[in-house]
Amino acid sequence: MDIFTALSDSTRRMIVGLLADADQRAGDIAGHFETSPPAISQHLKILRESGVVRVEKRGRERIYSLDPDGLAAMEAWVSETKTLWNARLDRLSELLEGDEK
Amino acid sequence: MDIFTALSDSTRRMIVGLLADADQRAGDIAGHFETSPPAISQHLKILRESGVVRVEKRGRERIYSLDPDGLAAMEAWVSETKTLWNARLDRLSELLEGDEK
DNA sequence: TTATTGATTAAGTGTTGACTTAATTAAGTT
DNA sequence: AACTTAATTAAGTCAACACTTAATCAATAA
Repeated sequence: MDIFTALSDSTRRMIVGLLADADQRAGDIAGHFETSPPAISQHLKILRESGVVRVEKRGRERIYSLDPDGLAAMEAWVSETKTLWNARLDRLSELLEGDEK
Repeated sequence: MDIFTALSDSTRRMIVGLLADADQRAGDIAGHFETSPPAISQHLKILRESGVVRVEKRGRERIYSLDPDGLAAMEAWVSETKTLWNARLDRLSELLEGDEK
């Protein structure tokens, strides 16, 4: 699953928000939501596989942490889109200047 | 449909890319894809309703253009997440400095 | 006015996604 | 060893999505 689809779910975005603030055990994460632990576990799997989140085993617990680089693809897309848009605006204003002369 | 869901579809992201470069008629947009015009029209509706794209009627044609402000919500979320993350790092390094003293 | 063109809406289909409960795996505890 | 705890995987259900073809709507052309 690509990162855009992974982050299209609001529960997963909230999980990312929690982990941006502090590492958490799987159960702690689940504790913030009303949905069942298995559902959260499935969300965590998706976030893991799309590179947004990492796990570390500690005994029988799993500590989840954010991998901020995982957001890079989304950030890059937004920024490329805006760059394209600005290039377009630049072309447009050059055209208008040419008109004035 | 929220903007994250709207942009989770790769066809819709490509449409946004096209419109970042130049305004286009609905039919021109559809011409860039192999899917049928109705399918593209449905994508355009979603992009319109999530505020990423605007339409202007011209005769029987509809000219689509990007509304770059429409990307703000996604951009803001990414940036807030990174801000949170950095605050966390700051707290952590303060803690370490405290240790050293 | 009839026909054509550009685009959307309607209706139906197959797929993907999120959730549930039950079962399983693995690590501590008694 | 038997039990408990933390978490995940399995299996099944229901809703949301993306697509298709057919039908409709609106504007121009014949």
